[in-house]
Amino acid sequence: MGRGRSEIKRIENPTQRQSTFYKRRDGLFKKARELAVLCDVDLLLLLFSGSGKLYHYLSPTVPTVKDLVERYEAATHSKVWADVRQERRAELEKAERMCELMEKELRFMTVDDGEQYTVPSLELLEHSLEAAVHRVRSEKDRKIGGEIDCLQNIIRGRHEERYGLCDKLAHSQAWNNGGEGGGSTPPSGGGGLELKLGFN
Amino acid sequence: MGRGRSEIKRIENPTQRQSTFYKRRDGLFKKARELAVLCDVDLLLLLFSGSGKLYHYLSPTVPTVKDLVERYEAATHSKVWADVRQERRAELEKAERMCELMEKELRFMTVDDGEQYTVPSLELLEHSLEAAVHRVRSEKDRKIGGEIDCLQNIIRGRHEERYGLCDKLAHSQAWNNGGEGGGSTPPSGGGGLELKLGFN
DNA sequence: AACTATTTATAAGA
DNA sequence: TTCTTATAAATAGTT
Repeated sequence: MGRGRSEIKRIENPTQRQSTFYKRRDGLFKKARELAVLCDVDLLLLLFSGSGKLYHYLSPTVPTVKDLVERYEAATHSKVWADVRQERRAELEKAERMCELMEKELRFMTVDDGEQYTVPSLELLEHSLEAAVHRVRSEKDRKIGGEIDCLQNIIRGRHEERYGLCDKLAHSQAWNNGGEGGGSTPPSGGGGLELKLGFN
Repeated sequence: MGRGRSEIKRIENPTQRQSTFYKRRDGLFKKARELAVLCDVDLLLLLFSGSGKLYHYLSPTVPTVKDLVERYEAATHSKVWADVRQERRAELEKAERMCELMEKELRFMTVDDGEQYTVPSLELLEHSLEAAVHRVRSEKDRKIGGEIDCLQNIIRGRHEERYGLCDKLAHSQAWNNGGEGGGSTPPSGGGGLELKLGFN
């Protein structure tokens, strides 16, 4: 368009760049609006000029920027959400297993002869439980922290993936995700008190 | 442009609307990319077609959609992601508080005189702890279950929202999410054993 | 900002 | 959808 050449690369001359920016920005916003109106499209156009100035357009059918962005999140990360649910479920089951274990320890005391255990052995129970609590807590911390990291990794991965797709010139790039990690703690089935309490 | 009319209003003929959508969508994305490259602009173009399909473009200078949106949020005010993190943090802190509570109960035994408590009083401790474990577990279940429900509600809400938007004939519908709930469990500062262990 | 010579985008038609 | 083509629009270079 226009008289001159059409190569699309950064315009080095700042004056010319600025001038082109104004013209094309107006054109872009106009076209965005037209598309939204003509074709019944919900759209957000959000841009920061080189000088950091913000401009945006939101189609009249969308209440807020936030709404559309959340819809985007829902659309792109639905899989991620499913993963989160899965992890949650696993986390719950693990916590439950741990609690059951602790319960058993306590019940052991009650159901069997209450006189049979002296204070020292109860002290042992106590310490074991304390260790277990520590363990539950740090496990929980690690788990939640790890989950946040994992989400961020996944999101980052998605973006890299998209770059690969958008950049039609460079065909077929490899994008992969990695990064998982978790220790499993199967319940220890034991016989004696020491074994039964062997959390640490 | 093109042979015919130029009026900008919704195209009623669905076939024509669809055709126009493809052409103009491509044009818009092309122009968005050109502006980004030529003029050093950070931009996000995010759109949902009338049929609910997502298309978007993010200029190569921007790492993620999230980044640009956060910048937008900063430039205006509100927040999107901050909320999520906040919730996570709150969840973690609550779990931590609970664990600390249990720890305190156990430590009470250790730090004070171990000989001072007889088996009956230890039985009391035992029952209290058992109750505490139950409580922690059900609290955990409830919490996680509730969060899953909440997520599902949000997802459901999004779908309804989209339907509402697609169905342009029925303007302005109200869609809201509700559903939070949690009991707080402040540490009970007490004197005697019974008080300190007063979970139930 | 305005003005054109040109290049682009695209509405219709196939 | 996809292509072709006549035309309307956008805009680069210039004033």
